[in-house]
Amino acid sequence: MEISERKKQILKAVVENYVATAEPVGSKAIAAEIGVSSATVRNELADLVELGYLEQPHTSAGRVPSPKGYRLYVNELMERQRLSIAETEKINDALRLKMEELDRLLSQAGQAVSRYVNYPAYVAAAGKRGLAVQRFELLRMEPQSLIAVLMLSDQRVRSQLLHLQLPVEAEQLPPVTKLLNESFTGISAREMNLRLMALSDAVPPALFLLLNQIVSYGADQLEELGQKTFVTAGARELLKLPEFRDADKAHQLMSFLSDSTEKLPVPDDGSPMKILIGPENVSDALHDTSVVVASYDIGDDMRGLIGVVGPTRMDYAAVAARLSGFAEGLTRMFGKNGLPPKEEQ
Amino acid sequence: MEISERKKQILKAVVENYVATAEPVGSKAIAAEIGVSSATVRNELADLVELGYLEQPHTSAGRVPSPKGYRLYVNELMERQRLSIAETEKINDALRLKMEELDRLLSQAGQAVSRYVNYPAYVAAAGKRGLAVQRFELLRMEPQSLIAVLMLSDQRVRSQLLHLQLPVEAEQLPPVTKLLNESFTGISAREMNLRLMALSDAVPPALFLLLNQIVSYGADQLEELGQKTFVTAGARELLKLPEFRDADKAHQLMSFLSDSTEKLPVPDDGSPMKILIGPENVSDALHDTSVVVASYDIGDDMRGLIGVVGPTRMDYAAVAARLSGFAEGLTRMFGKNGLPPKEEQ
DNA sequence: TTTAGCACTCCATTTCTTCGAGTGCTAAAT
DNA sequence: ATTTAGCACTCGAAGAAATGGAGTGCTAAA
Repeated sequence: MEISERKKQILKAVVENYVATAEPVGSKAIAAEIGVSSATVRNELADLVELGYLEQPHTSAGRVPSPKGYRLYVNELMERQRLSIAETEKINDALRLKMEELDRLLSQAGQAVSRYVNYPAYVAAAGKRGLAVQRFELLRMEPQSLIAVLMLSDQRVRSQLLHLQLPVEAEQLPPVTKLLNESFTGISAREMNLRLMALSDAVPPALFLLLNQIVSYGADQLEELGQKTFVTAGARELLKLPEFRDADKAHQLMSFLSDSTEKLPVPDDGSPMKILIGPENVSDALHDTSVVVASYDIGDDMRGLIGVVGPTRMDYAAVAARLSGFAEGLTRMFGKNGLPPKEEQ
Repeated sequence: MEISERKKQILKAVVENYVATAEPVGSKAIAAEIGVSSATVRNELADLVELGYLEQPHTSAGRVPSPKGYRLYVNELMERQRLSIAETEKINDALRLKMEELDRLLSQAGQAVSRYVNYPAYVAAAGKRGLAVQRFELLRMEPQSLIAVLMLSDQRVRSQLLHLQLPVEAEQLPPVTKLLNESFTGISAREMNLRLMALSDAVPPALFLLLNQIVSYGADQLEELGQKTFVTAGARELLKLPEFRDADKAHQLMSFLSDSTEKLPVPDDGSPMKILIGPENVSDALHDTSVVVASYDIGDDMRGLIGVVGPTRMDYAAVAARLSGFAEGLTRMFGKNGLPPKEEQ
């Protein structure tokens, strides 16, 4: 059977009604929207059920979109909603936060998204691969303490006060710095540790102790920054939704959201936005849940993800529009001055 | 009427039963615990209701402790639970996390607590007051960029790459550093900005631009670190509790937990642990909720708070024991090497 | 003072009714 | 060939009534 234009129109009406009300929608309501009688609509509805685009909770109830129906809606019927200028402005305002720690930035972005779309949100940023220390600097504070400053290959700077086992003199530092810069820059954390080991017999014990402290600090930092950051926000929004009034369901999904650092983020194959409806999700914790995810550019050519989790009955048009607004905002933000917009420390 | 020893014993039984089951407890169950008949117990129960220590949801139901009853229980009847060595060890393990960002440390501590007691937890650390920059260092990277390193009065180090409006030569930096160290150390962020303004006419514009960038960065950092950090974790635990199966209630409390950065943390007047039962809480969002809060020492003589929020029907003995375990752990942690245990950057 | 016994209360749960929105089908109308 | 009006029918949601049992308060005996 061919799916006529009118069927599509009806399907659209069903989706939009159901999204708005969370109740099965009957023929009468639709008849009012398009100018035909309810009987005609009923015939069409019956066809749509037959074709698998709609479902009927039980015989004498209205219709509810099936995942397939949502899919068609998202692919063809949904009007790509344009954000009003006011709204775009609001989103940008929300993002115009002081760039500090990446974590905090992401967490704030997540909160903002969640607040705007009224669903739980998550944000992920891939850790930099191939990150290395670009330059070491040492600042002597007291005989037994110095500040190690690392400049990383992505222009970020990290520093820390180190308490030393043995005192050092000011004139000892330049050669140490030189050694660090010659032997420990531009390489991975792993490699740094290896080279350090290799030096253990080649240099005096006192020097080794010092090197060890500094290099370990550097390697730790690289490892930390190389990890994926993942943040969720607004899980409580779930409780507002009728489909999660059941505390057990809500609890289950919330636990999933806060635990799964990995399984959740839906991968994204190049396109800027992806919508996964109900069973299309791999993870079965998300089985009757939809995910809308957009990606944004971080410096270099890395991408981060920003997503929203909600019931299958989600206002896809609104969420998609806002989410891409946020993704664009983030991209712009990260891209501001070429590389990371402003380093945090 | 005097409150006999037996009455106390019965009250204790009621509290403990109710905490365990969340159901009003009847005379029979208690009669089994202490060696008297249920009729006797009923007489005593009636007295306890009269005295306001118990409540009766309706005539033919069992008894439930009133806030006053819990209070007596907490003050006198509760056995101060000793943690097993294994348990103490577990708690310490949970805390033996790499000290990095303070935020992250707190958030991890919160998660750990929440996981251990199965209630939502929150952790707060007061920002340092009187924080100032102790020393400035500048490292020239390229003509148009340098790294500013700040050593703060609490021994923490912060640093950031700054992109300059105008190029600087290496030999220009020492005098700038000197100026910074002479005029902008040991003072508040506010004062820093004032002094900066005062200099605006006294120094050449190019120098002022540079100073401005560095000093502003320093002032921002001071402000940020001077703020109270506040973290909540495990809000979803609420959903497991029968008293919050109602999605609206749960949502309300969760929102309160995640929003209120200020109102929630219960102040603490010197004693290491405080228990607030139901209506004893000032904030009415916590009206039928109890809070157990312990304090821990951060460096200097600052204190942080770590607390647990749960239903009035909370296992006070267990929570109090574990919470103080955590508080001790944190205190030990922060106290490790005299001051902040390990600075993060 | 304690306890056994008993009538009574009141809620939680179940079962039964009722109500109405919505359907599917048929037959007339376009 | 569609579309529409009409009508009997279905089935869940919401309310009402019935049931059961845990727990009480009171009385009278131990």
